[in-house]
Amino acid sequence: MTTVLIVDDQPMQRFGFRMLLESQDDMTVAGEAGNGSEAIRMTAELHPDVVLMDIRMPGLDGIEATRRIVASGDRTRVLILTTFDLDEYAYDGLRAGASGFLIKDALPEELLSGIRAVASGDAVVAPSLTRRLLDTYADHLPTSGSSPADPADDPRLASLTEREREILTVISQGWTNAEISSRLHLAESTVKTHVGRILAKTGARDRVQAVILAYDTRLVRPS
Amino acid sequence: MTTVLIVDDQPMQRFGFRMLLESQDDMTVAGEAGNGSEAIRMTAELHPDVVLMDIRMPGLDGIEATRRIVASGDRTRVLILTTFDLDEYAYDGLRAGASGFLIKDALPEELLSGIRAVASGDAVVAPSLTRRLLDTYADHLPTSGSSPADPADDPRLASLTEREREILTVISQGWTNAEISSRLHLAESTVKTHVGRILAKTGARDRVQAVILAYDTRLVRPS
DNA sequence: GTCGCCGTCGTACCCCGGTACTACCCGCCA
DNA sequence: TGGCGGGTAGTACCGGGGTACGACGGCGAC
Repeated sequence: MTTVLIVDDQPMQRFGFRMLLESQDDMTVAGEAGNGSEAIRMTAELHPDVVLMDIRMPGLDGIEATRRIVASGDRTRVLILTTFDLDEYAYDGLRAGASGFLIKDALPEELLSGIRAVASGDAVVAPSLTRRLLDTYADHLPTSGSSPADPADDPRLASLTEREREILTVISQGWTNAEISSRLHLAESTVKTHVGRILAKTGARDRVQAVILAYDTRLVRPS
Repeated sequence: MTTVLIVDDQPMQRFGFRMLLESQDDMTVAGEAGNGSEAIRMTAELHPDVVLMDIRMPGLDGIEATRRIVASGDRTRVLILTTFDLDEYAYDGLRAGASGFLIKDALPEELLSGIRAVASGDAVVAPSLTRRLLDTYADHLPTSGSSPADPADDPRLASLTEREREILTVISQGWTNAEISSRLHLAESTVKTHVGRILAKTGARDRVQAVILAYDTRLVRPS
């Protein structure tokens, strides 16, 4: 069950969100706040999974509230929701640590799937903003083609097959065996076989040591 | 009416996409291609609004096909769809000029709304990748100009005590709970208490994700 | 042809890791 | 004086991870 705190200064807006969320059987509204200060206090008290945060509010605004909630170290994720997609606050919100940025005229299903994504640790950005972000940063994305040393050439990984290196990569992204099996369309027993062979070949004792090896060989890199 | 070209080497996969798209009254399938070369040729001929592009294909792969389609100057947008949300594919695809990157296990509604967003000139990125993009680039968004933060004060570790950071460090060196207890002269139950608190505070699901976080925050570095 | 490697899948078993709770001691401070 | 955060420790439970098997189809090398 995903718990959501609704933060908006307009009661009618909050009501609409509450109706939408309560209509879902995997979500529940933990509470409502009308400004940033209330949002911070209620988050500390209720520990909701997701805070649905409006930006423009009297008193403490949504950006600053987001910053403090994120800095609190709580597991709560903040999803910013605003009326204007050209809002100059979008970048500020993301920089403040928000897990997402959506526009209020999004379809209800889009909002719901956004909340679910954020609750599970992922992030969402409104398509119109994504376009601008990509236009700005596409040229600066990390390149995989021109990396100097090929991890495959590292003697510690040399005996791994291509498939095994793939498995090790996703292990190093924190996936469980069950997740690997489902996302790669394999049986869990197959995943376990791969993992076992990776450990045997590399000398790692468990998947934690395998992850460390993946970093050391630059098979994966810190983000 | 949005016209879509389906590019995938697996006929059954194409069939599934076709069924889904044709069930929508604002979309139609312009054609199907089984590899990158076909995709380029058919795009030049049919001028679809959106190309649904698989990455892994025999012959010319989806990345290179995307690059050429975008370079052709056509108005066609490319939405990359893959089973694998590995970073290198994603970055390459976006750098090649794709308007989006989704994972095949996305919900049908998510795929459809992604196609509509791309057709209208916006862009979409899978939530799991968006999270990583934000983690990487949030500090470099416009109007930032902030200095590189002190790794020890990373917000994701801010709530950890000194002792907990110490425990996280040795976890990230591959030690088991038993080894930590013996080498630090603690009871194993104490170690478990620390580990549990670290996971709760950081939001990591297990020690593997905690290790990844330790690398990402530069608490530890690849050797 | 057949041998071996690779990728896939299955069963059975055991142990470590993680959770949930409680508990005690210490230093700090309002 | 009491409360609070931090570090330590214990018990009990259970699920996932890792091990040890065996098995089979595809495929390239010899």
